[in-house]
Amino acid sequence: MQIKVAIVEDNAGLCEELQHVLASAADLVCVCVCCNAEDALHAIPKISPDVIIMDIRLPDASGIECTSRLKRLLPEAQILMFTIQDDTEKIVKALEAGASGYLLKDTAPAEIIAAVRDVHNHGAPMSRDVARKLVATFHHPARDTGEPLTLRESEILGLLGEGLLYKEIGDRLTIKLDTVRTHVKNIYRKLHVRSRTQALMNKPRGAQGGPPAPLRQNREW
Amino acid sequence: MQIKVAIVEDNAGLCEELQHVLASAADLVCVCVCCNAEDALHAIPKISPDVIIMDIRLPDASGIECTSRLKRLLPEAQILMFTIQDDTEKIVKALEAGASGYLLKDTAPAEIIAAVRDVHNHGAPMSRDVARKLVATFHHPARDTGEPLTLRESEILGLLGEGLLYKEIGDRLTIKLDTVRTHVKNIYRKLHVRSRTQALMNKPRGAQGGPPAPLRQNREW
DNA sequence: TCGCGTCTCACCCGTTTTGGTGAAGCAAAG
DNA sequence: CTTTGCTTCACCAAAACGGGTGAGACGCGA
Repeated sequence: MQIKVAIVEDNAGLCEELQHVLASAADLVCVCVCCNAEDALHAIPKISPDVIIMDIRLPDASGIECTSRLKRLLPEAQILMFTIQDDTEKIVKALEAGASGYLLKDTAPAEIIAAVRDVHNHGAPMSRDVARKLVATFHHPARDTGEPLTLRESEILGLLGEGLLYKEIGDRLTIKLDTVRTHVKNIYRKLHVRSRTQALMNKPRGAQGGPPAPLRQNREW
Repeated sequence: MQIKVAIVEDNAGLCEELQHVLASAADLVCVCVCCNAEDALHAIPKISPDVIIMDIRLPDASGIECTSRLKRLLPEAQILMFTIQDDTEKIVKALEAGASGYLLKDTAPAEIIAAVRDVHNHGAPMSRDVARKLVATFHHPARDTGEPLTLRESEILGLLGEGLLYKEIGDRLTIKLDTVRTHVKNIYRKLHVRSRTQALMNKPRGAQGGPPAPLRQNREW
C-alpha cells in the first residue's frame, strides 16, 4: 500500500520539485497539491492522505493555523512541516498545532523521502538544527537566584511540585513531618518565596509533574 | 583534537562495552568512567570532558539529578543520556536537567559514535522513539475528560498559578474572598484535585502567568 | 580536634487553604 | 414562565501551611 501524501506549498517551483521527489519513491504517491491554506482545508479532508507536507509561510493564512485545523479534521494524518523558518517559536507552535515532523528546506531529497516514511510510521523526523532548538526549549536559563539548594532540598522541592502533602513527602522519604517542614522553610528562604506555588514558579515550565529544581552543592562539587 | 568522553554507568558490562565502542573511533577518547553519581560529581569536573554519557538509573542517586549538577559545573559539556528508560517523564526531566541527547540502550555502536560526535557538535541526537515522545509532549493534551471550566474559573485558575493568595485574587477581580473560595472549590471538583498544586499540574504547559487558560464554554457561544 | 554544614526532630504561633452547606441575583434557554 | 447555569456571598469547621526558635547527630575538611 502506497503512502498517500498531500502537499501544501505556495512556491510553485518548490512544489514541483517536491512532487518530483515523491514520485521518485515507489511507495509514495502525491494525491493532492494545494498552494494556500483555504484550498488545503477544503480539499485535503476529502482525500484523507496519510501524510501532509506543509509549508509555514502561506499566502492566505499561516501554515500553523492550517496545521491545527487539518489535524482536528484528520487526527490520523501525520503532518510534516517543510519550511525555511527555523526559529524556535515557529517550531514549537507547529508542533503544538499537531505537526509531527519538521524539515528545513535545505533537506536532501533522499532525506525528505525518508522523513515521509518515518513520520507515516509514527516517527518524528526533524532537521538537525530543529532538534537542537527543540531540546533547547527544555533547558532552563540558568537562574542564579541566591543560595543553592542541598540535595535533600532539591528532592523535597521536586515532591512539592508533584502536589504531595508534607505528610506524604515525609512518608515517601521516611522522615518526620516536622523535618519536611524545616526543609521547606529553608527552601523558601533560599528562593525568596513564601509559598509552594511561588517556589515552583521559580522553576520549570509546566510544573507538570514538576521537574526537580536541582541546584548545585556549595562544596567543591 | 580528540573528543574527550566521560561515562557514568553502573552496569559494569555495559560500561566496558561502551568503552570498547568509543575506543573503536579514532576521534573519541574515554577519559573517565564512573559507576555512581557521587564519583561522577567528584571526578568529572576535574577532567572537563567534552561529552558525558550518562545512565539514568544509578545506584546512589538519579542520573537526572547528577546531570543537572554536572551541567551547572560544566556548562560547556554536552550530556548524552544513555538509558533503557524511555518514558516521557524521564525524557523531559533529563532534557530539563541539561541533557542534549537521549539514546536508548538498543542503539547500535555506529550510531552511538555518531551521536557522540553530533552532540559534541551541538546537535541533539536522540533515538526514534524518544523523538516521537518528545514531539508528543507538545501535542495538546487531549485534556482530561472532566467538566469544562467557566470563564471565571479559568481566570481564577490562572491567578492561582501566579501564586496569589485568595485575598489577592479577590482584590484583583474585585470580588469577596468567599467568592474566590467558591470558584476554587468548583475548580477542584471539576479537575478532581484537592490542592492548588495539583490543579496547576492539569493546566496547559508553559502557562506561567500567561493568559487565562483558554478552555471552552459549554454553551454554543 | 574543632568548626561548619547538613539532616534530623520538636514546639510555639498565626494564617491560609480546603470541605461542606446554603442561598440570592441574574441571564439565557426551553 | 420555569429551569438551568453562572456568579456572587455567607457561615462553620478541620486540615494544611508558613515562620520562628532551639537542638542533637553525623560527616567532612581545616
